[in-house]
Amino acid sequence: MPSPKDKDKAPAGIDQSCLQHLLGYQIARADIPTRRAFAEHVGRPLALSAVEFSALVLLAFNPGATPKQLSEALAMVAPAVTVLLDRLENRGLIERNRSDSDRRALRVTLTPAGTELARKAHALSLEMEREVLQALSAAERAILIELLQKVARAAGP
Amino acid sequence: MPSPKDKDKAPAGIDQSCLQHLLGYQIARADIPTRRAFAEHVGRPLALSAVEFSALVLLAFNPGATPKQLSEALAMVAPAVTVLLDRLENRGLIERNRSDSDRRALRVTLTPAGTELARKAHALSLEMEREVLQALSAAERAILIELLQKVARAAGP
DNA sequence: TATTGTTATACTCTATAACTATA
DNA sequence: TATAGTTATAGAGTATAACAATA
Repeated sequence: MPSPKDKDKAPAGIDQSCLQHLLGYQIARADIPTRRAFAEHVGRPLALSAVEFSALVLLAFNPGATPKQLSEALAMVAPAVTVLLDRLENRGLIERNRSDSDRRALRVTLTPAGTELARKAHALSLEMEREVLQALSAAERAILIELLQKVARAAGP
Repeated sequence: MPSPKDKDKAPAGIDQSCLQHLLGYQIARADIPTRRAFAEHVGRPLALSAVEFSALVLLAFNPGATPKQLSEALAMVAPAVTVLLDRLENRGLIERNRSDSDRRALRVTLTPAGTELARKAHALSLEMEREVLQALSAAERAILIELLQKVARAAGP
């Protein structure tokens, strides 16, 4: 029986302390507002999914990267990279050209439109970070990033 | 032309430093080994997905929780909770009974088999944590958990 | 009218297998 | 024989809309 000043819209909410010691649970929880912030600040305005954003930025900093390299960097399987690049190519953001040194491989480069979009997206991502991380001090942000990297590397490769 | 001591299996790998300052990217990266560890230690042995595991543990600590409450705790939409509970009910792990105080609502409880599975799963999850977090000191683990909670709460509710 | 839960449906993401072309 | 990339397909996860029962 909630008092008048209670704001619980629902059956009050249940105890989640039994899961809070699990890193996977905390990561999944933190992922929700993070993805929402991305969608608001970058995804919706520029019509980009998270992986499309990452691919564009990676290509801006790594011109001529191969789909194989993107596959590893984005932790995606090869066929998924193909359809990702199909979408970006259809939007006129990238080009795929056969490599001269290895005729099996492709070299992916940004078009001028792709370069411009990558620049805008990168700028907006910095705004986004400020919002997501506003509750954290600069030192806390650095520690959080570093600890997540440690986890990723530990069981990672 | 890689030297004999080079271990790079692939086209050497591209520069990802352009993304490393983004929390969303680091979360996605850390999520990969974390989910793999869950699948190895808990998911495959007990035939449980991550949300099935979370639901079982939540119900073990919150007997009689409603699907609505689970929906909020698990950040899932109502129809997804229905199919999740369908699966658990078909496996004889839970029971759904109408609430006496509100005939619209259901009260979900674990069966003895569900209770036993939740116990096993919780125990295995502790082993899993040790592996995922082995690269971190106890203090670092506590800080990481706390910072992720801050992020989740900040933009969260 | 609003809320709880279900059904039906569609959409996205991702994974696998089979194929080609080069090496 | 192995590798880079593509195609086709199937599976899991998730979201929306329409509905029934109850408040």
